[in-house]
Amino acid sequence: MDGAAPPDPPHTATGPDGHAEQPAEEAGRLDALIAERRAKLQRLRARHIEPYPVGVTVTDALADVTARFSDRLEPGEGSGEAASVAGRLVARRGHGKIVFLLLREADAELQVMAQLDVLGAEAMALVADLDVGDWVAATGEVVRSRRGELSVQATAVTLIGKALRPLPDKWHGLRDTETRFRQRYVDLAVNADARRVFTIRARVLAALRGEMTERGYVEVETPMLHPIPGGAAAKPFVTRSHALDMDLYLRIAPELYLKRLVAGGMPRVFEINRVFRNEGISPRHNPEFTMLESYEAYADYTDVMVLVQALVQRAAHEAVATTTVTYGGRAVELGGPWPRRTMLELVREATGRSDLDYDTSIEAVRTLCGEHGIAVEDAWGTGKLVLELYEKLVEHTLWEPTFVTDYPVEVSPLARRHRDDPRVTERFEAIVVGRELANAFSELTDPDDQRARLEAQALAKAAGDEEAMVVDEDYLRAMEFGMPPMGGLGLGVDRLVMLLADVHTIRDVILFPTLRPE
RNA sequence: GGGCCGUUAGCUCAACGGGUAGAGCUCCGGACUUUUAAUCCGGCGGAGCGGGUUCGAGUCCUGCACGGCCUACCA
Repeated sequence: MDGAAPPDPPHTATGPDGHAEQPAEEAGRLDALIAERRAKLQRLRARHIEPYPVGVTVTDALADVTARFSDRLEPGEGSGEAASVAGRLVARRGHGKIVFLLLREADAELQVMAQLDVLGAEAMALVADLDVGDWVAATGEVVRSRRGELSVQATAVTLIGKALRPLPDKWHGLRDTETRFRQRYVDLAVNADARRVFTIRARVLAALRGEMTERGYVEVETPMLHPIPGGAAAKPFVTRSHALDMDLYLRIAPELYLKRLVAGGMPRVFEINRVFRNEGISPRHNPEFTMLESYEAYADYTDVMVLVQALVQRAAHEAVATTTVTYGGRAVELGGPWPRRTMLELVREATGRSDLDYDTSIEAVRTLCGEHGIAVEDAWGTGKLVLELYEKLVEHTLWEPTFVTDYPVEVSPLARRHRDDPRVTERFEAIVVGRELANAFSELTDPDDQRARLEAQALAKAAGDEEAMVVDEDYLRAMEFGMPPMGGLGLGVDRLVMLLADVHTIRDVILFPTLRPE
C-alpha cells in the first residue's frame, strides 16, 4: 500500500513546455520585473562595468543640441560635429543590428542611434541590456536619420544609472493621483504636464522676487519657530524645543516679524516662504503653503493694490507669456486696472438691501443671514455677519480680478481703521476666479489701538475661539518704539501658480503635498 | 471633523444576475541596419488588508487602511 506509488499522478500533467518542477512563485509581476533588471545589473558587474558610476562627462545639454540643429541637416546627413549627452532612456526601438534609444533630459528629447557596425559587438551587447528608465550617456556625431530625426550616431554608450523599477506605461503615463503625489519622481519622469506646472511655479517665484527686488524691497528671513503664534487667525502646529524646554509654534504668518523690521528701519521688506496652518486639508488647502509677504513704509493699501497688480501681471507674463489666461475653460483677464469694490456695497447688491450698513441692528443682519441660509454664532458682531454674507454670497462670484475693500474692524485685528470710517479698516483682498489671492492693508501702527484689538482677540480665544490671536507683548513693545505708516501684503503663491497653470488642486502645484504615510 | 465614492497585472483600462478575471502598453525569448506608441511570432503576470454570508465572493455584508470629491475651518 505504502509502496504503491500512483503510476499516473493526476495533478502533475505538464504541457509541452513542461515547467512542472518550478515551484509556484508567489512573487508578483513587479518582483519579477525587478529581478530581471537585477540580473542585468549582475551581468554588467560580471564584466566589471559599474552601473552607478561617479560623475560622467556630459558636454552638451539635450536641449542645446536640439536647439542648435533644429533647422539644420537633411535626412540622412551628418553634421561632422560631435556631442556628448545624457538623459533618462524613455523609449527604445530595437532592430537587431541597429537600436534607437530616446533620451530625455528635462523636457528635451534626443534620439541616439546605436549601430552594430559603428559601436561593435561588445558595446551592442551592453545596449541590449539597457532598460527604459535607465540613465544613459552617449557620445557621437550629430546626424539626422533617414526619416529626419535628429540623432546622435553613438560611438560610445554608457549606462550611468541603472533603474531597477519599471516606469509606467510610456503612452498612458501615470494617472493615479495618489501615486503621482507620493512618487513625484515618477510623475515628473513620465508626465510632461507635471513638469509644465513646476516650471511655471519656478518662473512665478522668480518673477515675484524680481519685481519685489526691482522695487527696492529687501528679501529677509524671519523665524519659522515662534514662541507665540501670530499674524493670522489660524490653528498652529506645536512643536517642542528640548533646549528651551518649551513649546514652539510653526509660524502661521511672518507678519509680526516683518513689521518689527520696518519699525527697526528697514523701509521695504519681503519674504517668500512657507507658513503652516493646522487646519483642514482640501483641494485648495495644504498644511504648509507658500506666502509672499511684504511691508512698505509710508505706503497705504491703495499703494499695495498697485503692487499686487504689478506682481500678478509680471508673474503671468514670465510664467505663461500672457495676462489673458484660461482657468477651467473660462477666460480671465489679469491685465489692466482691477476694479475696487467695498465689501458693503457688494453685500448690498447681492442681498438687495441697499440700506444695509454697519449700524444696522444686529438682529436685522442675523435675520438677513438666515434668509440666505447662513448659520451664525451668537458671539458674532455685525462686522463678522457682513463678512459671512460676503463670503457666502459674493466671493465665489467674482471671476475677474477684483479688489474687495474696507473689511470690518471686527475681523481685521491687524489693520488700520479706515481714515473716513472707523467701523471698517483700510484692508482689501484681491479676488480672482472667485478665490482670495491676496490680503493686504494699511497696517495698524497705533500701539494702543493694537493692544485693545489683541486683548479683544485674547478674550475670544479664552471663550473658545481656537484661531483667535494672543497678545504678543514684544510686538506691542516694537510698536511703542514707533512705527511709520505702512502698507502690508500677503499673497498666496500656490494659488497664483494654480491660476496661471490652470490646475484645480493645490496638490498639483506643491511638489510633495502633505499626505498620510502609506 | 461629517457625508458620498473609489481601490482589479508594473502602467492605463475592461468584463460578469455571485460560478476559476480580459486587453493594450511594459517585460522575457526569437526575427529584423533608419525607427518614431516600430513591426512580426511566441511567452510570463492580477482582485488593498481582515472578518462574515454562501456549496461557491473581485462581485453581497462588515471592520480597517489609503485616496478622491463634497462639506466645515481656512489661504
